Amino acid sequence: MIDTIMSEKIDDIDIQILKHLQSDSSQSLDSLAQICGVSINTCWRRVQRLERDGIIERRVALIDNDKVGLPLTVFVAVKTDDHSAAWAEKFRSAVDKMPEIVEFYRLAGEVDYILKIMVASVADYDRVYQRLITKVSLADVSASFAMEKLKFTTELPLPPT
Amino acid sequence: MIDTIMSEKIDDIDIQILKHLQSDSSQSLDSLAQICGVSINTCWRRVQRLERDGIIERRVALIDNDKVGLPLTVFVAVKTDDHSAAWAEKFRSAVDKMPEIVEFYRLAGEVDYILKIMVASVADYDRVYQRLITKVSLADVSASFAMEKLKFTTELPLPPT
DNA sequence: TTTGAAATGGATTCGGC
DNA sequence: GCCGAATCCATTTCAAA
Repeated sequence: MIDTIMSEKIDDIDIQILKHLQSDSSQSLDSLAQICGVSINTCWRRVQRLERDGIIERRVALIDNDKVGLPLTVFVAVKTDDHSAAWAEKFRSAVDKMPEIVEFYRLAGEVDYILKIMVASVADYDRVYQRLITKVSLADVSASFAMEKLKFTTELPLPPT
Repeated sequence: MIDTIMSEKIDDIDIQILKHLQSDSSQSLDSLAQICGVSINTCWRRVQRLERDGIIERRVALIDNDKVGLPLTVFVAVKTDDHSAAWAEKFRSAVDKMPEIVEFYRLAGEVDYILKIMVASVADYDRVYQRLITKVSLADVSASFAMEKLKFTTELPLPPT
């Protein structure tokens, strides 16, 4: 049982539903209900609630990046010397508008930010990089190119039920 | 138009379908077909083909990590002094079995590997770390804790059609 | 107030043009 | 690529606990 910020609780059945939907959201309510040992109706109501409460954020199709010509993943570590809120907001806004940047976190420690960028080629990465540094000034940028994707999942480590 | 490894081509209509499904896979075929300007039937057959060819890898529900008690994201940079294939396979296999490790890449350059780990707390991260280093020996491990998730998307930057 | 069985109506699937 | 029938499935309703 997970205790959320909201007054709502997530019980074991919810966790089972979430586990299955985060692994495969294309299965029918019917099979989901059977796996979770509840009626279709109960299952439907719980899924509705999980969606309404934003526990299920969205349902998406995951696309093979290699097959659509985006084989290169780059991790970019950024340090800044400008720690003002205005600069941070400018950076955030610039990144937001760049679809090649798929992940973006502010970190504690040595490195201030990390970006994950998906592109077609090193040349393509350079174009993204150039575009970014014209929008916002970065003190130090260090790119690491991924040679091999060994694991990628959107499935969160939910507790065993 | 994207030229894939396979003999199959992805045309502008496919790209439109992919764009919409990677943003929201819950919409009906009907609305998808209308947006893409094709008949339901054509749309359905294209989606089938995209799934059969593995361009659409899977359909999943994305879950709010904060709301299920997993607010902490940690990026871990790993260096190794053992560059044998056997060691690499042992590492890969260990990571594969740990659901808290949601992403894992081999990198070019200074750092050999990067891991993205999602956990409930710093103490929880430490348990994952301890478990990992008992399974495989790592020369140097450096963890960076995410203070703020500024952007996360599974949507790939597909070309404008 | 919650639950599940059954009905409805809409969406999906797939053969044939 | 399009039509349309058959099927499947999400959602609503309703009755019972």
